[in-house]
Amino acid sequence: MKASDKVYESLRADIVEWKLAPGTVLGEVEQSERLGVSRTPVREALSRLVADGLAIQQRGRGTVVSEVSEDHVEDLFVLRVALECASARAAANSPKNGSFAQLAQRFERSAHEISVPGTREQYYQLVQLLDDSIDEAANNSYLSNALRTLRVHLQRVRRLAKDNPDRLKASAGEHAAIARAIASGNPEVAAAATTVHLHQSLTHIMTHAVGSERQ
Amino acid sequence: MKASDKVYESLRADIVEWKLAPGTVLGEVEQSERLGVSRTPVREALSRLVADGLAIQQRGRGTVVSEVSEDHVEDLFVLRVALECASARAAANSPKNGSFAQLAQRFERSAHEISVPGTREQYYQLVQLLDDSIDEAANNSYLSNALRTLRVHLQRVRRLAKDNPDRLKASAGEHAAIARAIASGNPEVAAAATTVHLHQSLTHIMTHAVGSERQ
DNA sequence: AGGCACTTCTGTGTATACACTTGAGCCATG
DNA sequence: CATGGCTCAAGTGTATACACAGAAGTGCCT
Repeated sequence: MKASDKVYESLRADIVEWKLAPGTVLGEVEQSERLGVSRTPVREALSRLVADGLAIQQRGRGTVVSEVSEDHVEDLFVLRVALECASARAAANSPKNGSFAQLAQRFERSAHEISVPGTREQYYQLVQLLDDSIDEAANNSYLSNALRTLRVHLQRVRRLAKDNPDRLKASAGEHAAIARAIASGNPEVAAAATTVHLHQSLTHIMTHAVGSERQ
Repeated sequence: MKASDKVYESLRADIVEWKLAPGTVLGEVEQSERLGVSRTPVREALSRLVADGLAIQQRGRGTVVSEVSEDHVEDLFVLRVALECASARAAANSPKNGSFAQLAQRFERSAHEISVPGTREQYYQLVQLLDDSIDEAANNSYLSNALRTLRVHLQRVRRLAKDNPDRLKASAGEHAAIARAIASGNPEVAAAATTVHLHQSLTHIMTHAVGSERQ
């Protein structure tokens, strides 16, 4: 793996995990010394971060980690609803949507087990599996690319709100509804279920977020 | 302006104008000599092109201009419908949608003048003005970013189909409908008008495209 | 004569040196 | 005392040199 890739992965992970807080200045020399590589791969990594929207280049001061505000979260979810609904529609229209019935069952089962300790990480993996399955069934590289960069931002926002068991249980049910709609090949229901889920998710973030963020 | 920016703009323009055909290998040394700069800014420009999806990095052979096929066009329009509908909805909900009534009038007027020679360039500028106005009214940076990269690809695809006066006249009417819906503050109508326009646009491309592309 | 291996060459990945822009601090002047 | 200009420093932008990997061509062996 290239050094620039390692730098990019490292910085991106640190940003989405809030180890590098918004407003942090990412100096090229500073980061190259910290990560033990020269400035060139650091520059390339910073360019990619700027392209992703995780950092912005300020004149003279260098690149700084971009801010995350409540307004941004709402804007982010407008885009998310648009993209994930389109993706769900495409997946429901796809001929290879056979695995979604099983996914729906797994979500329904996990809705009952969600209160058991240690199952949370497992649940997040299940969510990612559904996302990946929708992506694959939708089979649209442009959509996938847009969703990929969107999800990077979502990872960062997710840290704003603490998940609680009740929300996770409801979330599992909503995901099951999405999977069922796709399995039955009904694009409108799939899009509607996605809209419902994302609306609930945004509401939860906006009511459980502000004030107590920033670990 | 930075040298890397100039290189990026130059290469992007050449790609969307089909001066650099899909499959063309963009060697770092070759481009640095052609454009009179060192490899470093060329590398940065190529990275940005890859991030935009206009080029892909192949093992050993370097970066090549990405392909454009019919399937890609359909996929592109799935994403376009999702993004532009979301944008139109947001613009219709925005309080500062005052300029759209005037824009609608200008589109209705241009529908009559479209057959006059020399007005085509003027019409395209009007379309861009509408796009920019929607962007500004929607006031969503995530949406704007996604649309910006999308439109780069659209510029390239547009060269696949030749516009004719009839299509442009119909297009002007559809754009007027979008502007009117936004001006009246009706998000659902705005989204529907956008969907109609994009469907017609895609149909036109798919029927007037294949075989006679590649200048 | 064909296939495999070795060598060479082209091109990318990384490091480093140098120039230029910009920002901040200090001094001088109004 | 405040404001404007100058100087110095820090950091980015660009160029170039070097190292390494992959591909192609050629020669040798079977």
